[in-house]
Amino acid sequence: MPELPEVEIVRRGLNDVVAPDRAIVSAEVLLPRTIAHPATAESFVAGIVGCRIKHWQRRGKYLLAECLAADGKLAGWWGVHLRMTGQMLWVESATPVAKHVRVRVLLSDGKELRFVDQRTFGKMWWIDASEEPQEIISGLGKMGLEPLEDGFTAKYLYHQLQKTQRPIKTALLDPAVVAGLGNIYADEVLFQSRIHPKTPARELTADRVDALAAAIVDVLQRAIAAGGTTFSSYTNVHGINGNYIGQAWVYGRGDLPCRVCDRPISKIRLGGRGTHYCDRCQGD
DNA sequence: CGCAATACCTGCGAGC
DNA sequence: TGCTCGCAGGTATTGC
Repeated sequence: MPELPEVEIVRRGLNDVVAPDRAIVSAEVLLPRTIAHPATAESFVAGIVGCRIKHWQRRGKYLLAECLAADGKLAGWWGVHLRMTGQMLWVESATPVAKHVRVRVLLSDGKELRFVDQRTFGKMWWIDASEEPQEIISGLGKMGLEPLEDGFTAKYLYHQLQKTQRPIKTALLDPAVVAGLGNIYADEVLFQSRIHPKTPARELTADRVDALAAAIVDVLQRAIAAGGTTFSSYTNVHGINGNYIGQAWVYGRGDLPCRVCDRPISKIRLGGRGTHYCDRCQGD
């Protein structure tokens, strides 16, 4: 479900609702394998209870809350990855506990951060202040640049793409190349930059990569502005859908007419992922 | 080493 | 109506 724009919307929503003067009074793990670290759900709960959340950060698709102890010092970080179907919801703690609720984190004012995850791929971490998040969460260590931050340039992207022969679609899904881009937006940025998804990454010319880098920034910014996609299980912290997918050029539009040239959109599998493109607008 | 395949799950829609 | 099959937004691991 969630890619960078959706996770960014969730991050902003979390920062709107959490306040450092609210302590975590209890936590309950309904599905223990959601907890990736420490080794047991009990130690996760022990770490997080008593903390106050200072603010939420995002790195790629990972969410990280900086958590303070009662004395105001850093206690550790609460890491969350929504994977395919995870949702972080801000609810009254009296709200009935539905079928797919995996973790509940109760705050001192009767509110609750509730992790709901149908497919159970989502993960959480408690990282003590004595540890480093990038060492505990392996995915953080090898992550490439954030596409919406200053260092992300066409030059950077070109350099990354020169390293591999993989199809450009596959390369774009590698977090070491671009942090946070997922299957929907990879298809969308390739359409917008008129690049065929099977093109070997290394063969893209510098000006094609210029167009690609610009499309990545443009598509992600516009998706955030639209509140993320409407796709199935994605919602913000209040359970509300976004609006971006209504504007998709190719994703989910297999056999439908291209919005530019009317030719039916092709759908293939590439690197095991559904891939959508227009073979007229994007060559073939 | 780079890369493809697979594993992790549940649910839904399509087709029979 | 009810079955089976294929597929779904991500990432870690395995093995070629």
